[in-house]
Amino acid sequence: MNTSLEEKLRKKSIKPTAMRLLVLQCLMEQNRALSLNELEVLFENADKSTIFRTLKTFQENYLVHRINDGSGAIKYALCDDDCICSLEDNHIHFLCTKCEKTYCLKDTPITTPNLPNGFRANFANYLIEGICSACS
Amino acid sequence: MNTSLEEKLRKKSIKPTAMRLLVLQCLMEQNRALSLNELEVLFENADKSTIFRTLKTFQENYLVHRINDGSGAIKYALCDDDCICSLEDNHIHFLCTKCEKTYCLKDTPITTPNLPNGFRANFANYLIEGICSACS
DNA sequence: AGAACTTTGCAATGGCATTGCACTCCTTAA
DNA sequence: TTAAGGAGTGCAATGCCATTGCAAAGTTCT
Ligand SMILES: [Mn+2]
Ligand SMILES: [Mn+2]
Ligand SMILES: [Zn+2]
Ligand SMILES: [Zn+2]
Repeated sequence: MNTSLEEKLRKKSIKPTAMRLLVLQCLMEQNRALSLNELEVLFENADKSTIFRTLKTFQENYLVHRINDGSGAIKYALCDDDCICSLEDNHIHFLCTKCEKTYCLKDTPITTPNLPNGFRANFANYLIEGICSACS
Repeated sequence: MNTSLEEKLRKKSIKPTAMRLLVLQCLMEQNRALSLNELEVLFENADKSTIFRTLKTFQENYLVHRINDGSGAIKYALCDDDCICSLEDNHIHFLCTKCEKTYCLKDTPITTPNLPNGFRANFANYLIEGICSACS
């Protein structure tokens, strides 16, 4: 059953370890962005730095992207299979101010505006705060 | 000459003190978003917490808005005269990854996208990273 | 001047990201 | 099979930034 998880890791050239499989599984199940702290709570037996390094490895191999939602803690969410975390892959994120959960709105692409003369865009972080459907 | 500065403070119901006038003047001259740390360096004789509280007072009275540009430190920039920091007042910010300076792109309004069912927006933080005109 | 309130300076705290070091575990080549 | 080398992990420490308690200094008002 975790064969599919292992596959997902291998496809991104990440050697599957117990910790990595657990973190990946968790991110897939939750289907939202999680902070290091949230993962730390879920895996009480694992060390924070191990989870941190797991996420770092995931980032470096485009398995997750980091999200700055202004909550104070960076959140991490799974990338699409073909993601290379370029400007084109950037999408809107939504932070619910009630439940504090952060979601990827991958169906809501970012429209990049015309910038003033001489400005060139390389990366976009578009965050919307509000109330999510579950909290409405 | 700082009469106009005092006026600006009074219009926002902020009592003008020496520190407040200096910070306001600095924000106006620089015409960009500044971090607490940057201000601390500019006013070496003033205490960090004093500047912090100055900015807090400015925020509470809609004289400045805080910007999360992912640099690790919050930046502060002057609001427009009639700003109440609502969703409508939100605008795009630009962080130059070369000079690390952050600018308000007030002429580039944020277009709020259609959100999934049940999601309601209250605040938007749209940051673009890239190279500014000065660094091109 | 004296009381009451505001502003400031100093020092401490707390949260989160990050890293050095040593130990354990796994892979591989002799 | 075994020893060496490399990868992964746990622990503890560090650094940076935001924030706050408390007392001193300054202001306002009577
Ligand atoms: Mn996302
Ligand atoms: Mn701005
Ligand atoms: Zn919610
Ligand atoms: Zn620049």
